[in-house]
Amino acid sequence: MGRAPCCDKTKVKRGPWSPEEDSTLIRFLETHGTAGNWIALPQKAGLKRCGKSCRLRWLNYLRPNIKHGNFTKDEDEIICTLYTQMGSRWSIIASNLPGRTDNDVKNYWNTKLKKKLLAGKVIGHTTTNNYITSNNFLEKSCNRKNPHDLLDSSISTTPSSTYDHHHHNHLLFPSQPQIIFSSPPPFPILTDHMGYGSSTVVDSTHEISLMSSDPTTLHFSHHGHVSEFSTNLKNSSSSIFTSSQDGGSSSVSVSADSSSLAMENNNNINKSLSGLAVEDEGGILMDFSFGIGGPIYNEFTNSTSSGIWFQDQKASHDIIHQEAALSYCCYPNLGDHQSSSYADIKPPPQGLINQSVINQY
DNA sequence: AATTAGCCCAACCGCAGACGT
DNA sequence: TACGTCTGCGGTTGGGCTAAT
Repeated sequence: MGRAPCCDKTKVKRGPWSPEEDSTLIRFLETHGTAGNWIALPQKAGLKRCGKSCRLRWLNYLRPNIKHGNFTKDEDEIICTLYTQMGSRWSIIASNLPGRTDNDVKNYWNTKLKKKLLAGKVIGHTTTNNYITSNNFLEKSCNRKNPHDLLDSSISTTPSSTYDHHHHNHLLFPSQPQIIFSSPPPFPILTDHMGYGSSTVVDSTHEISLMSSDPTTLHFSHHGHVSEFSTNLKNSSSSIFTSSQDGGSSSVSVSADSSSLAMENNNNINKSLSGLAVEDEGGILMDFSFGIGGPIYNEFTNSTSSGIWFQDQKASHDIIHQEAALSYCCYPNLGDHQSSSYADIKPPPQGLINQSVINQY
């Protein structure tokens, strides 16, 4: 048996709100507030509406400082970035856009932004963390003043051929977004641009690789520098949670003896997840995706494959068996904590990375 | 001018978690 | 602890508008 309906639908008005209803609701809320009970509100206010309908009308349309229409380029990028990192968590995404409602953002994404994105006209980028636990995550992310900050705030959509010229890479998608660095990054980073878009690896020598995460083909230009990453998993047991591209979440646990990693993925699409996590004195570098390591069940080809393309170039023959490469990265220094906030994340000291050897999951 | 197709977005629906008793 | 109620959320729907034919 399902739950009881919140109101008798035959006795309440439905459909578009009239200006009179709007003003009645506004007047009532300005005088009385919700009194903590939306269900009882319409009766008190003299509205023939369901409480949920009143709440929605207020939150999405009538409440002060709501912005409608005309999303700015900045807003586009914020939405894309956060959608990449956490999927359709519209309320959280909207909380980073003053004046925007989750409904607005959702509609905008579904009707316009997704298409823009597919056309390569706008991009999002992930920074080096995935801790979307706070509503002001983005603000923190964008305002980092740490000298180890990696990304110049400028993100370009100029054709990648220019990029190729500067960085001697084989670029795969002419319309791929670019991340422009103001200075060589102090350590390798991995980013993922969009769900099934491409990933970029930048290493300490400022080499940049692009990896396609096209579900049907996978190409990439360069991957060797990842082997310079760090290594010893010294932590006692720790867990790290992050989001995955389709809105599910993933967790990574380091075993007590630091000898192994366990990865778990609860997203709706991908049946397995594997990846790489390394640690040095500065923190843990994690990169995990359902395209790294193996075995990987490929829903698109209905097959299982394995291969570790992060190991070194020797493994390159396995690459064609991999599917979407979704890379996430963060530098938390978790210690024994079971959870972390953004404040815990800090980049490892410069120089340490290069002394280490790869530890491959 | 009439019709059709597609788009946009406000509103609705139902689920899940929080909260109170 | 169990249960019922309320709220918040994400997915979906459908009416109105506009562009295309």
